[in-house]
Amino acid sequence: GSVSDMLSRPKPWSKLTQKGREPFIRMQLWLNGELGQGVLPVQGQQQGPVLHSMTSLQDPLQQGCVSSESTPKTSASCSPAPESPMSSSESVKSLTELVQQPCPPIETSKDGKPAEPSDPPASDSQPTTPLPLSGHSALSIQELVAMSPELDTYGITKRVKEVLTDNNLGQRLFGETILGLTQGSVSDLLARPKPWHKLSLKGREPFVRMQLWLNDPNNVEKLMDMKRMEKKAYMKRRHSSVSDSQPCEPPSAGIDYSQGASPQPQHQLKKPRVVLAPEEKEALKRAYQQKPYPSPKTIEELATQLNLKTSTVINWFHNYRSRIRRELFIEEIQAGSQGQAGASDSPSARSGRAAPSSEGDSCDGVEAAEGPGAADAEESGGPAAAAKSQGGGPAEAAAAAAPEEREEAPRPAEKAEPPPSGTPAPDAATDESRPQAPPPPPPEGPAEGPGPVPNPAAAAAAPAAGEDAATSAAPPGEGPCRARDGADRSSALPSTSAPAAARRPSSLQSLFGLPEAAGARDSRDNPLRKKKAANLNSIIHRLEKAASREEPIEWEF
DNA sequence: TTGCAGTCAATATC
DNA sequence: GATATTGACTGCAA
Repeated sequence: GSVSDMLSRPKPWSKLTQKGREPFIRMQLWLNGELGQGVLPVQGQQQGPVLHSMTSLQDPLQQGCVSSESTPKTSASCSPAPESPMSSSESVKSLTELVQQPCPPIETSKDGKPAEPSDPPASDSQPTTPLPLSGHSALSIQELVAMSPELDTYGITKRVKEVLTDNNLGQRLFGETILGLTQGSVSDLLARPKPWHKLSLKGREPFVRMQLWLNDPNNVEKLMDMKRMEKKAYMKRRHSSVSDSQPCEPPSAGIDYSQGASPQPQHQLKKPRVVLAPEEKEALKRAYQQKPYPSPKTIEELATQLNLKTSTVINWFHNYRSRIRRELFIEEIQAGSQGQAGASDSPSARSGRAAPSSEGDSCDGVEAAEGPGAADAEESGGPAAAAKSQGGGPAEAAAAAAPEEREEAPRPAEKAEPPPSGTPAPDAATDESRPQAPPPPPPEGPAEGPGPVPNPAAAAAAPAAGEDAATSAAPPGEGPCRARDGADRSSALPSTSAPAAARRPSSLQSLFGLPEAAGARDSRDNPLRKKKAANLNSIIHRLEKAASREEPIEWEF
């Protein structure tokens, strides 16, 4: 029944979960004659290229995986050709070739659906998108992403930044033209790239696009042209509007007030952007340090005390956790680039950035993140953290009240939160008992800590957090998440390298223009890594204790 | 439901 | 004017 269903209604690759992809990988292997009789352990291969789940077995021709030009070479998955099923390595090769040659835009198909040949090029269909990247066939970007070997996201962004600045090209232009992203996103991406292995398929897309762009010998010229055209258009518009003095917006022809779509654009229905006051942020950070995953009740209290909407508080926590995590990723990359450098070729490990300390980074999260964990500080003996925060506000007091928790919690970013104690009950109750994961340790030592910021808001927030902390002494209830995270971590932590990459045909690597210098990493930070490792061990140990669990947790680091 | 990844887009800052 | 920051939103997975 499952097979029937799968054959008749295959989901697009991008919509499949790892598990869901397994059957398709097996089928593809089977088609390629690479699957023996036994049950093939597909693990580890699930990161494989995008397979045209809908194609291979049924109607390859309708899969638009082959461009109208019918480029003979497309991914193996597309090759329905029973007679010539390309092996994955072959497909990779062809892919590479395609990628390397300047060509027509790669179609971007959201949903993993191949764009209809008839579909007009992104231009109008995709508001934000487009991408004029090179790619010979209509291979979807997703395919390229999936086929891509591990990319050195850091190196890529570094090179992109260089090219952009060297040629005086703006992020906005680059983002909108090449990546289909807005300026803000581009800025963020270039400044804080996540390591390849931490990215989802979607998240890898921009990096693949960047890599392809970098590989395009005419990349700069093309962008320059765009720039010129834009300028021209701008001048034209300006000119016409000036001469027409009377803005021609009434009819507002082309522009669709889509968003508001209100007949009266005047009425600004837009809600003003919320801007948190420094004190509010401070208070939230303190609360975060007490409890990175506040319960609804706590959130409610915080919102009340800070006079904010609960959704704002929730969003703030989400964003903060997420951004801190990213900061840590960078840190990880930097640290990792040294550690495993030699061993693995993980390009992502290679860091172009000599020693860009993440501290400098924007995310104030860093601050908090660094606070308690200071990883290394660590050991700095737990107390250190507590001591740090003894600035004085009530918040500090609260923090002091639950020093243990603060220190023992693993860095959220690392997702090293306490493992699920077997069965986490994600209910309110459990929530309260969630581990008070302390904010991630500050990479740079204890010096940090939430500075004492005596302010009403903070003071107000503190109590809630404190109370929460108090009630959350129980074992972690993060459950599944933790386990999962742990696992995730295991692969991530060691290094930013991905074994998968190693398995991939080297040709692909060259295709994507992977920097060969990957090996050149300095081991300057080894000590730091060691420290981190030690800290992690310590955290694990303490977590285990805290959770009063006898048995070793299933997660590993 | 909850948390997260990825983005957008308004603002702030340079 | 370009870039950085950040609150909010969407979609997805567990």
